[in-house]
Amino acid sequence: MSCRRRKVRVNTDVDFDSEIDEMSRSSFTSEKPGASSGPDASAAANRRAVTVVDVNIDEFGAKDYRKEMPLKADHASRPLWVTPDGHVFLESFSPVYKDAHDFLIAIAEPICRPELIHEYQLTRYSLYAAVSSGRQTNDIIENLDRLSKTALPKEILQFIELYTLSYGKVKLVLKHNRYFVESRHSDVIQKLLKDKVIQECLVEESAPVSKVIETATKTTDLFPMATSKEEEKKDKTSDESKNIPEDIDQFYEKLTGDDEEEDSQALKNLEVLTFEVKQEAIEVVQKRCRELDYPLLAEYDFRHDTHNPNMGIDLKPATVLRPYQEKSLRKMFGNSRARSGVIVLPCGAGKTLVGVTAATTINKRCLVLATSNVSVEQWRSQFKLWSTIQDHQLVRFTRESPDSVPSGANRSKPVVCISTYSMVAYTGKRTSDAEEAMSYIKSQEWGLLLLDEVHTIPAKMFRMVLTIVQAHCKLGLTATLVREDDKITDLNVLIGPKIYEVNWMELQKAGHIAKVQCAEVWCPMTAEFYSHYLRSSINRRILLSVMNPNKFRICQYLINYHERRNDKIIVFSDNVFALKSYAQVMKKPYLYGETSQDERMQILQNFQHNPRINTIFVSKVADTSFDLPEANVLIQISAHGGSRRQEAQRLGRILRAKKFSTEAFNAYFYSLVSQDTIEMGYSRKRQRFLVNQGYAYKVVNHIPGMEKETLVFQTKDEQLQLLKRVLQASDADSEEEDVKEELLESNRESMISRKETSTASLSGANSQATKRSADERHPLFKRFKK
DNA sequence: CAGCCCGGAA
DNA sequence: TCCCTTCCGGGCTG
Repeated sequence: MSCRRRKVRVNTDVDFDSEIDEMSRSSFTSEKPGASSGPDASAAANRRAVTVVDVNIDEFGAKDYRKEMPLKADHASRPLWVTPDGHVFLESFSPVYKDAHDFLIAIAEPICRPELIHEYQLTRYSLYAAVSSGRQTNDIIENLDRLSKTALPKEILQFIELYTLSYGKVKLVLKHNRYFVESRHSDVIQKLLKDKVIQECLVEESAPVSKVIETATKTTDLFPMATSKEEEKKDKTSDESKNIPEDIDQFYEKLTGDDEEEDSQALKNLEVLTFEVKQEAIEVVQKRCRELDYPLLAEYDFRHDTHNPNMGIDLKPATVLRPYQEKSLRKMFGNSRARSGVIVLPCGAGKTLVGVTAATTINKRCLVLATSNVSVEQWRSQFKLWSTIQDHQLVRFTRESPDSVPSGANRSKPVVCISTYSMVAYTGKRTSDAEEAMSYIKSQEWGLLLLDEVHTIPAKMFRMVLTIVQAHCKLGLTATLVREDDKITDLNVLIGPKIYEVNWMELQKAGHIAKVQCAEVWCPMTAEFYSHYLRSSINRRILLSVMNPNKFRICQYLINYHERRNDKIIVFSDNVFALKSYAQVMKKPYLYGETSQDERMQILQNFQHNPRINTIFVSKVADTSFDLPEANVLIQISAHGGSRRQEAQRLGRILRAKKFSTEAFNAYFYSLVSQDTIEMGYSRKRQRFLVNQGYAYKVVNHIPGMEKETLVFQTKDEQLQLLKRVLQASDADSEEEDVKEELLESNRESMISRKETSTASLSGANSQATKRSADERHPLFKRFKK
């Protein structure tokens, strides 16, 4: 079938618009998609300039731009395609890849980065971030044009101009304890000053416009380059550079240079126009400026902040940053001020060190918010490990560790305070100590608010912390900037633009994180399980898929295989019933939410140090809430639906594996999926994030050598017994009698297998048998209690 | 909007 | 001191 020639409306704004709508849906702002009024209306109308373009579309919907976008004569040596709808494709094998990549990552959103062709997209936020880090409309267009294989589509030129002209031009700066709206563009300042809402927020005594001359310190003073530019150049002039078009070659300097030289010469000569706004009206001003399409960038001129005392801590001399850590920080402190935003680094890539360095650089009081207690402890130890901080300067605000907050005369002494989101956002009654601590946190002007796992911030209670805490600069850290709802773009408004992002594959290539082989292992359902599966309700289907005897067998085979290789294995199961069943059958220690702190420690200690304990089973508690010892094999038997974040975070658990290996991979991630069940769909969905990062999942549907091993559930009888147990466990409609019996039976069983587990795992790896009372109930049966 | 499981606070 | 219970919230699904 040949391509049909169709006249289609290539609306350059299709993607951009849907993205704008996504933004407006955010429940945080009261802006509604259709409720544009005043200045908004005309701006919106401008945006919808639809152009009609002839383009070939094949039967799969792929667009053929050959006719509309002729290639440049020397296209082969240019690495980019830019399509009218804002997608940018980059050849990763190009000799100028590195520069093109650095440039693209600054102006566009990475979508998908497999081995050869990387896809990016220009969005309003990516351009907003680009401008905010000092790039200008002309720079962006010129560079993009130089790197592109074709002339830039005019839609793209319009789009870039539209968003770079209005975004990132106005800053909110806290200077000498007063808030200023600041811009180098007088027309913008004038426009804002004419707005009625903003007029209300002005500080009356001050003249509406005052002029300030800027003296910017060079960023390179803060974070000297690890490799000098000369060396970098040398690298490039090797091998393939003959093929590079002259204009790109000449532009090297600029491409690599403008990261550091934020303020171009033209801008430096412009005076900075400012007006002061009332502190209590900050939020109103921010909201209004957003409505006027001039969102405020929050910047903190910490070097000239005399009101808040310095902490006087520094990094230890021995602390060395990795190149990408330095780079992310250089972006954050680009113009010798602290810029608010989000830094995205893969798990195990040293996010904490970036946070600690940011804190020591700003050197003012710093509030760190993490997701759990364990995380709080980690931050504390990392602060002590890398910085010269004293014990008394480090305050924890959690239930377990009630370090007293500074009081009285000490109240003004700057400290690093570490707490959790839920602690700060908690709305219920508190103990008097906690009340005291909260009033301290509320009363302080924090120099830096460090938000660990910042992707959780859009949750409706967690985002409250941003209004509770007064902070001059907000830095969000995360490995997985994804959510399954549509609130991830809220971060642009709540925190700031994405400052820097590192590709997982790049770090893997550089040897900073383990090389992981990902496999999706297909486990055929047994006939009996599948026939019940087909007749069951959704909840039971999930359980049947997880408890599939073939999955048991494959799991056991993999465990045996890797234990023989002296690997350390973590098995994840979201479903607690399955978790227990598997662990008990395989006689391995297991750990989940109800496991007490002591037992957790014991199990983890054993896993780490006891050579006999090489496999542990964990539930989703292990996703975030504690530090797992190093492991290099991960087996996933059940997961939380289609959560991309969970999949990525779990993979992160084995990225620290440093075990020497001459093989291509030094870590293994198996996801066991029951064939032809709902697990297949979820699995596909879960993998999207990692696949976009460049990971390739190998589908395995037959494991050679499995027949030779003696594995569990070999006979039909055993399988039917398992089936019976599963059916009982998931039977919510059974009669009272049945339930009671089932409870009794389950208790008996669990006690027996407990005993086996504890004797099997020697040295007390599993002390649950002694600690739990006999009438423990499986959570599945909780609903029958009363 | 409820259901599930988990974590945190009291 | 440790444990248990209650409540609330996040994240994801259907």
